Amino acid sequence: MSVSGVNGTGQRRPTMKEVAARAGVALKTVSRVVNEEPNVSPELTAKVQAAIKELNYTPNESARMLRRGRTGTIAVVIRDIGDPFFASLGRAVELWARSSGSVVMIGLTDEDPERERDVCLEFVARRPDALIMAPIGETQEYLAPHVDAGMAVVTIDRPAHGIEADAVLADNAGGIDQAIDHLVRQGHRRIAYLGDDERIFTARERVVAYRAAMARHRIEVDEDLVHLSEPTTEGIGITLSAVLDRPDPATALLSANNMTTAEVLRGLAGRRDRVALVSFDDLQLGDLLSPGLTAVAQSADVMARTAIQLMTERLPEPHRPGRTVRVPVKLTIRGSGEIPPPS
Amino acid sequence: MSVSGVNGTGQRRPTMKEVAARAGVALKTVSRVVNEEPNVSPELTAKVQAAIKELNYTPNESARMLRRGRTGTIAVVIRDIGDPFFASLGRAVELWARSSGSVVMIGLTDEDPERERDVCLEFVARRPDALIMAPIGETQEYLAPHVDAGMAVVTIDRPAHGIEADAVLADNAGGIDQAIDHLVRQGHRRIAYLGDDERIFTARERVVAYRAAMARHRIEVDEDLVHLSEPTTEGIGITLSAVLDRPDPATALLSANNMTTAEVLRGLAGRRDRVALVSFDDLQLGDLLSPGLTAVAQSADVMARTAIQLMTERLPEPHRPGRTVRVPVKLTIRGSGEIPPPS
DNA sequence: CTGTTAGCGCCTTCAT
DNA sequence: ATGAAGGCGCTAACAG
Repeated sequence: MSVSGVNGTGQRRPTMKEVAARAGVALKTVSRVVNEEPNVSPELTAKVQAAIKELNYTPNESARMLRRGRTGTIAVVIRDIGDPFFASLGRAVELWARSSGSVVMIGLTDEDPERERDVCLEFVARRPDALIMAPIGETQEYLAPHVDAGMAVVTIDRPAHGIEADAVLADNAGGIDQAIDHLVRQGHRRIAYLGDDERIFTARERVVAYRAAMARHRIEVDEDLVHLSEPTTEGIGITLSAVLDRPDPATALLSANNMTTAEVLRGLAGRRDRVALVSFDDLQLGDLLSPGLTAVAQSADVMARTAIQLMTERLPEPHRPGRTVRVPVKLTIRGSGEIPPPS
Repeated sequence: MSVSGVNGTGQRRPTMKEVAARAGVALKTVSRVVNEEPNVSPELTAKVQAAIKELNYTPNESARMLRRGRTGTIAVVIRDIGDPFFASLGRAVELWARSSGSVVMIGLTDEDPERERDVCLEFVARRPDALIMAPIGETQEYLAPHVDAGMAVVTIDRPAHGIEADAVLADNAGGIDQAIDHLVRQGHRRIAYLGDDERIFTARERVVAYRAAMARHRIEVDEDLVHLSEPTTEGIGITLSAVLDRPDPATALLSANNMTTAEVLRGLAGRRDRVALVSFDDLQLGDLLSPGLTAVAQSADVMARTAIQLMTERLPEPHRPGRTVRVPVKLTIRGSGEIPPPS
């Protein structure tokens, strides 16, 4: 089976030097062949390639990185790989990486600033060419020396602080506007807002936009209908009963992120209210629910591609000023948001 | 803001040598402090730490890896990061990696053997300590030299070929048995089987188990009810009409993987059959559908933790024979599988 | 406890 | 077109 020593005992991997000896050429000639540099005669090329094959030689990237200074590595730091939004980002980055001969390191923060810092420091020790991240900590100042040294930083979903970086952000305000306009158009006025912890940038932008949109429609916000917290099954259950089990219950819910939406759906499944729901962020199977989920969808792919675009532009010019790109969002109507208020 | 040169122009990163000079000590002393080796006086430690801080020194992991031979890197090669099963795997590996000071590289194959090979070769050039993969290619022989050299390979979901590796597999036969038993118990006999491409190991195991289970119940398999193909929206639509639009339609569907199930649900949403459905693999929001999805759930977490366990055991002993662990699966009853056949 | 020397595997520079 | 020497940044193996 196995071409080499049939998984024998601990063989060392052959080095370029050994290949050179085997082929009867100088080290540098092997290097030339491996790197496909010009000016090697066909004969020597053949000899070297034969030796490479016989020895099962594979170049040691650590050594190459050390010598060249560039690593061909992209670091991605996100909350969670299971979130469809970040999964799309990861997929897009991986695709680009392979097409450019790079490799992707992934680190997860779980929205914990300390973990973000740990992961990032672990990563920068590996000298990635670029870092793509969804920051959660208050400052990313600790990355400054590496930005100075040429590492390209692009953030997605949220901006960075304390460093010069590009950012790709969703049009949070526009999305909330569309959602509120839609619900008001159906006749709703008691619209509850269920959002994430205000530590998170998007959560802050969205709740501000909610208040602004309500004001625009001259609807006074009932503070008892505004709930900002981490989306746990239990917490959302309590929140739902807070906004629905009261004399003047909310007639519509605006859920401001996908994890909250999933828990809201779980919570509503155990109740018999007929309440409208619009979600900021779509769910993977949102079209299969009944009613279908009316959602403001962010295009994760567009955002990911934008981030990669910014990164490739920044790579050759690492010290240019940071740019921010806002990506539009789109309201998708499927049923849950078109439930009218009880008349 | 920025502690360092305020994102000035392209500064080189300081090296250990420069730190040593600044602190007035030898290179090796800095190395000792950085690596928290014993036998450094508190005074020198303080001096060195001060110099590190002033210069914003961070160790260069490439150099360290080259010197030490170990890289503190785990490579993960899977079909798609967006698949909840593989997302769980990625999450578990990342968690372990951070706790052990390692870093995770992720590569995606999209079930393409060539991409698998490319990605793996790119990765092994980086000399990961371990490789965790869901193989798709016929052989992973090309990894043999690196396995010989001590790289620990653990596969998940499917076994490897041509190399010595550990494997974590789901109890595919047991899961199919449970599904068929359940459907037969409801009175179904015309049970269609919708599976994935037979290139995939699990697809093969599952269809074999389907035939065996049917035989056990003395039900002759109608070959027109067995469909194996890549799960595309269009393809599944055609398949559904093939098994349902006929004089003696299937009364139950066994969908043999999560992507197929998602497309089956989409397809059924556009039809008005009342057909039972059991899925091998659960969906993230399977509990929110109506009826809820009856599914044979693999525990991605258990499988991931098992893989990590095998990996950590293999790491110090890379040449031990490969082990295979089967992880049990569990039928979760939620409604879709309890629809009786038309009487 | 501290420092010196050598070399990990490769690429860059310069010679031939 | 080919090769020899030097060094990327760090740590292992020895001195002192």
